[in-house]
Amino acid sequence: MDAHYSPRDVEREAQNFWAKNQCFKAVEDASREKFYCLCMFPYPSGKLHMGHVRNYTIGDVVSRFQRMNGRNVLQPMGWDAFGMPAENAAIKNNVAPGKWTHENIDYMRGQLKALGFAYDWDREFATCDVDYYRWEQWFFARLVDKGLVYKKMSTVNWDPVDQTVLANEQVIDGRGWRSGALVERREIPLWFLKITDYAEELLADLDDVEWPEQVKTMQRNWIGKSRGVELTFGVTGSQDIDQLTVYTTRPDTLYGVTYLGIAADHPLALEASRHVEGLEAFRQECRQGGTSEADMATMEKRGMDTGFKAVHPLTGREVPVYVANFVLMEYGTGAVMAVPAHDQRDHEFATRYQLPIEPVIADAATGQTPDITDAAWTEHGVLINSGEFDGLDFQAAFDAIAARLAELGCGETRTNFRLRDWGVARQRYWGAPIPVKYGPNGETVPLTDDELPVALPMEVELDASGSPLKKSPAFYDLGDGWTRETDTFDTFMESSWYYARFCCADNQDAMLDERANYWLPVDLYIGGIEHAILHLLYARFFHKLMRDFGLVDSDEPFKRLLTQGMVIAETFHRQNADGSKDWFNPADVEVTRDDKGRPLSATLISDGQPVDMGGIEKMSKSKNNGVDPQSMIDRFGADTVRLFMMFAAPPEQSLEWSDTGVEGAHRFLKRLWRLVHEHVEAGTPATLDTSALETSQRELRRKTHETIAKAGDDIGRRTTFNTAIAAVMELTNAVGRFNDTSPQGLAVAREAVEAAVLILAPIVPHLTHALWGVLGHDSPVIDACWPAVDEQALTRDSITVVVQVNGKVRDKIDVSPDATKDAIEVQAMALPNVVKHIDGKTVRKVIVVPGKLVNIVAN
RNA sequence: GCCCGGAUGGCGGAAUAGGUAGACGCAAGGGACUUAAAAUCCCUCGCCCGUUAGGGCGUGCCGGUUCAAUUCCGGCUCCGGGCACCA
Repeated sequence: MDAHYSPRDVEREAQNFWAKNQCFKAVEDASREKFYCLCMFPYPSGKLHMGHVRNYTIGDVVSRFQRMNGRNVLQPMGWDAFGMPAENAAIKNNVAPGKWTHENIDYMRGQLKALGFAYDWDREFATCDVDYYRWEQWFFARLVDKGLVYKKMSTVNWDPVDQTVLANEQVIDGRGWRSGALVERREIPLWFLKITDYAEELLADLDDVEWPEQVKTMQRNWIGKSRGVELTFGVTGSQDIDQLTVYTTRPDTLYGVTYLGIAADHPLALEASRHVEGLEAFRQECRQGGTSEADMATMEKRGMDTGFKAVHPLTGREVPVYVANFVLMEYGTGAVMAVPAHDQRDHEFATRYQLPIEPVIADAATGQTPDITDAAWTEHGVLINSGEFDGLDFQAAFDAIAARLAELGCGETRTNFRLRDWGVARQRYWGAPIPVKYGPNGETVPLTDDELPVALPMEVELDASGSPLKKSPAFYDLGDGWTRETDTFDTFMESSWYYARFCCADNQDAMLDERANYWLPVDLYIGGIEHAILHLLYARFFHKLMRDFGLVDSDEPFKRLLTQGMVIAETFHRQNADGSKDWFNPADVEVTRDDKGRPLSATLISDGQPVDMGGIEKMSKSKNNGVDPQSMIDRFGADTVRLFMMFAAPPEQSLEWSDTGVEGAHRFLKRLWRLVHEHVEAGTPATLDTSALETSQRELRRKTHETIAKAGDDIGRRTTFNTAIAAVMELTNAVGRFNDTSPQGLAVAREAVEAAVLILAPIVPHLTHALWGVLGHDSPVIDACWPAVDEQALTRDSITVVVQVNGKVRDKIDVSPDATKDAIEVQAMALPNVVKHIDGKTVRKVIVVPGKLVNIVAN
């Protein structure tokens, strides 16, 4: 017997076998039920990190499990290859982004292969391949034809020193990350896709997908459908503007309006700046800082009076119009009505500028006017101080005030969405060129099919001052006064349809073909929770666009979604004299523990000096707490890494890396290896005769079939792989204790061992490939079926029932499965410890839950 | 700031539909084997009281519903994800 488990040999042999027999090549077959299992493809940043390993192991386990259950499985892999890190690496290391990206892809592909993932590599592509993004350009032209594309002014972060547009993550505390200059908000014309045309459908179809409820809730909130009223206020004092339009979901508070806010870039603000001293300077200040919603929401709310007055549409009252830094021209109407008594942001603003705060809603239950001295009262209630509308509740007031405004011709009920159109243009080099040209007379023309594709030039030099495309006449100058668009697509464009292209990646003549309709929708999509809104919403939108163009039949791209948690690890650091910190990798640190195993202190192995423990955080470069998957594969083998990843936590929770946990997983595999070999050496089992088993044999058989049933449910339905593995561990522990070498005993043990190997086959495919051969099978385990549950084996002779007195467990009894409630109750009441606890009390009630417990209520 | 989650022994986690809290694993302690070590195997292992039997407490905090709450409801605290140009 080969007593020694050598992962290196076992894994090489299994991988060679799969490659030689093309086991994972997916072929469309209408006669078979398909299963499309997809993991979010990686950005090729250099090497795999543990988050990737976790993500792809989950996908591989599900794929292999579905295959064992008879499905025709597609599991592809590719590369989300456009993006900013390639440009940053290019600037830092003076290497072309294309070269850098392709080298990373080659290395990471090797890592994925070493982990034994069952991918159909024939379908691999990178989104930076012209053969991929050419179809995106082609489809963009179709969208232009359908009127789903337009250009409008939009706000970007402008670095005045580097003279370039910055991404939100490149703005740190309002300053550019490289230059340190104060970032300005600047308006430039950008391309948009009309995702808002699909808002209603994107909202409604969430009901049809099997996604985690939290993700659906996040998307619903993001789309943000609201019913409100759009109304106009008159304006006095202005020469250019005679009214302001605002939208509100609280028309019931209309009588509480004490001022209006407008954006710094609003035409009325511009007019006011010509005669209000200091206003122009204030408008400039409003342009400082980042553009993100978090920036806008947390910044100090400031404003300045324009001197103009707005005329209340119902009361005729004049209220001041303020320029406010939190109102943006491009969202909504660029103006808001303010009700400081019933909106917290308005309350703070009014307090700061000593504007009136007038309550118009009272508590419906008490009729009390709320105390609004320190904070706004934002609940619904009944109207007060609202003229003829006094006494109405929210709904009645909403309808009555909306009707009155409509009657006066200055307002109407409207459904609004928080969702904004998708700005797809980026002022960057490393992306797909937007296929548009501009004429000498200001024409904007989408490129025709024979002008496509527009290939990105590969040999370029980058510096911090923006896209080289803008400096490359060879790229943009088309002659005769015509120029090409130099903006590129948002990389979310590529990740919005890659799942469909995997179905027919080799088609050179079309974006998609009929194979897409065989495989789509994706049956299970797996990726990080951080993509819950943007990527998943854009992909859903893009799918509907493709559907409406006849490219796919389905309404939704991803039927089921699994969102995995982060991989986290302990951090270690030393504080430098200047306050900065040096971070040390956990592999270089030794932790000492007290006698209960609690960590006491840590020292750096290289110098023996102490380091500080900084808590457990997401694995990252900045905290240097990443564990390199490659070193773990080299040390323990891919199966051990896969097993630990699946065992340490359920997929949706964060997973804490633990060196000793990995060793534990490795020990289990070694035990399993030995168990199988020892079992085979113990002798040849008889043919199983289920009618001739002894009690201990029947018990092991029951355990075997309970485990098959639980593991199948855990992997297939619940996707809690950790509990499936725990169940198999229980089974192998039971086999280890089962020292029965009789012919029937060996037959029962054989059934248990084979079940364990088959259940673990999706998780540790290399090891089980070898063990399946040891068990004497000629056909490989990759072609084996998931074991069947024998319902007969699950029956029990007796069931343990817990006996409680007043909810506290006092004893347990074994009863026959068909015992009556009365019989169980009688037996329970006679127990000495029960008698003791009800002594001197009156039994008020006895609850019998069959198969579970008896609770005797007495006092 | 807004939206969405999470919190259970020394640690990772289990308890799937309101019904035995702590499965499985790690760490720790004790023992066997060994010249020794490693490896492996066996035992103990939530906290407190008690020799045992048994008893009390216990699922982030405060309160509620229920015969029964880790699970349901209300209010907090802390930690994490997202916020439209990171992917």
